[in-house]
Amino acid sequence: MTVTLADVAARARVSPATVSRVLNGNYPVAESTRERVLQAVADLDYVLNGPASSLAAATSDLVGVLVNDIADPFFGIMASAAQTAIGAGSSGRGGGEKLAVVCNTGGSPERELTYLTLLQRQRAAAVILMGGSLEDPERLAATAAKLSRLADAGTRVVLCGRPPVEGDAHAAALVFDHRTGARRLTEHLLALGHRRIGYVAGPADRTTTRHRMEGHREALAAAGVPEGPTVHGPYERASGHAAAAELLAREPDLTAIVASNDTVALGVCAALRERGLDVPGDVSVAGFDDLPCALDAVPPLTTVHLPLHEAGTRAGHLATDAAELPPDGRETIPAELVVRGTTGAVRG
Amino acid sequence: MTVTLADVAARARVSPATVSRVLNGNYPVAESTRERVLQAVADLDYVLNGPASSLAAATSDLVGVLVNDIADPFFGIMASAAQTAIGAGSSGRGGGEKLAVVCNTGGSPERELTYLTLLQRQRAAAVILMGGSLEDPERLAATAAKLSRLADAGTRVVLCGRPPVEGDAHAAALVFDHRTGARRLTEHLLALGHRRIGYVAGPADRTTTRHRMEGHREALAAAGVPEGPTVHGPYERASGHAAAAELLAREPDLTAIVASNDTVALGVCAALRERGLDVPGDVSVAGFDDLPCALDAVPPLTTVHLPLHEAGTRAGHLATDAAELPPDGRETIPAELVVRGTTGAVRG
DNA sequence: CCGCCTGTAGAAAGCGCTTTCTATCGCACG
DNA sequence: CGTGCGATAGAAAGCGCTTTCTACAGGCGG
Repeated sequence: MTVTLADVAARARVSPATVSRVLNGNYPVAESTRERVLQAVADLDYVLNGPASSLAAATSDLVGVLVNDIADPFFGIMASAAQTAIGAGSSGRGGGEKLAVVCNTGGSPERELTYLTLLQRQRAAAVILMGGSLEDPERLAATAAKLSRLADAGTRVVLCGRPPVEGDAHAAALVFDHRTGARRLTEHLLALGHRRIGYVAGPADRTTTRHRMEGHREALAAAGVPEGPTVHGPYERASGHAAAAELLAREPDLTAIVASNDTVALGVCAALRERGLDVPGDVSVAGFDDLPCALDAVPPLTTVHLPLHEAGTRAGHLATDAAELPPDGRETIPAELVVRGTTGAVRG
Repeated sequence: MTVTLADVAARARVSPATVSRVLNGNYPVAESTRERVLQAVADLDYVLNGPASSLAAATSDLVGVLVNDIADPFFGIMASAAQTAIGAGSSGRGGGEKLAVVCNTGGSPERELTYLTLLQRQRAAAVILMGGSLEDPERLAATAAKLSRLADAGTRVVLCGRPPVEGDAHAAALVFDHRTGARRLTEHLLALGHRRIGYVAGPADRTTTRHRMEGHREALAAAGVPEGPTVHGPYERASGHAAAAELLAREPDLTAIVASNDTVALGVCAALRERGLDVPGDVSVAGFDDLPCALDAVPPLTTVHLPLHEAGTRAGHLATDAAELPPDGRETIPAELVVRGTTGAVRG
């Protein structure tokens, strides 16, 4: 029924070994033989059996990309870049096509572990974990254990936007400098004269949330300005909408609101407008990430730019082969403040 | 080095066959034996070798989800729903965990074919193709041939939002009723008194673009209203922004613009506002898809709702096992007009 | 003119699992 | 008390490929 290597070999009148060598291109084969084999492959419409080949070679060409939320452009952009880099990066060797696949964890450590096991089963060539994680020590340890087992088995592990596992040099880590980005943003607001700043934080217990909040507090502390009200919530527009109401209820004369994310910031803007407040006239608003929607908003959103595309590409390259990291395995990715239309000076 | 089935068998003092049966749960094993085996698995931290098991069983638990653009929420939402449905749908059998992976084709038929081949190599359990395709007959034939080969090899093929391949019952097809949705939308505009309607179409040569345009024209023709100017462009905000300028240049007294997509519609709104035009006071704008951002806009966007989440879930179920389709393998998914704030009556 | 190296191809031993096909044990039944 | 069947477990034959290890040419230096 299905065409096998042996069938191709028979048709090309060579041994299976030779066909395998032609297909993998890692052993000298005479040009005439090669052509005969390739012709037979085409004639029979042969497709290599992946499991068989992975089994025999003890390697596979699967690369897993784990993201928290596939519907969120933050991850979509990084994943897409990584996938392209992985597909393109394979031009070196013969049939070195890698299959980059993205898996949606929904931010759940359980699903993350499940996917890691599934990828471990498949003897994946590499795994990229994108986005911050929960900070539960137990989960962290479980994930770290799993990752180190994967690394032991020869799977490359790349962390992109997730803090490196302490004392574990197995994985390459690309970390966003959330803290500095957040600090700059708050400094910007302070420079504009804001003193009562509300903060819409991301989901609680997440590394990203904590790092950004730390930067925010640093800036406040340095300026001797007391911290304003804070609300936690998911990275959704609705969450920002609700948070704005809550913040205003707690502190009616807020002059600025920092959001966990551009999407959330847009929700905040909408809520503010519904109450008749002008942005940035009455209240300044700022986001984070510099997602495409930040530019599309009216007025365009002041935010902190994260080079998502570049980070994804770099992660992809690290996952395949390309340039190695500095010996400690970490690389910091800068976050840059982008001032646009939603922040302005406090009204005299 | 690595732990194998045999190692587990030795530790549990049973045969490898028994371990395999415990793990797959498709053969009676005495409770005491089962426990012993499970204990050994846990002790040794054993992970099944996927390639080996796929090879021996001639099946795999990989499900491929091909999308045009992973960074576009349209696909993100469907893919995420499908992935959840696939992961959850496996509760029936024992270790029936399926690995749903999404592959980003970037709308390119070549990459699509490449991914299909890669999935064919892996002997994927199912493949879901999401989103419209190019209409080039040659590409279409190539894809159809590949799909039918996949189906022959036992891979389930599900088309979600892509027109079924003519005369090919291999694949289940979920088709969005773009045409009716588009017609309703234009009828709505006509009812509001609009007579000069600009149209920002999606990328040329795509099935989705054509179907929507056909619906638009049907409504126009039925009302005896001449077609307004049309511009093609990708599904990006910037594209809508540019298109609005182009449309207005061609026909300065347009009173309404229909966009290919909500993202594009938002770009159109921004461009209009920049020229000092009020939406919907001066010009009405409408989108398509009802993406989350449609609700977030100010005013909220009038659009055509597509049940993306439901469609993705259904596709996932079809890909695994669940309910069969009607015998012809097709199922139409309705598109429903949602009137919100960006469309209004023509100014007296 | 011979042995040896280089270039190329074949033989065959697995890779780690699934799955018939058998074998064994107990027990109910005639 | 012999027979047969149900419930379990083992033996062993692959699944289709990769990859040593071997084999056989020619061609060259000695």
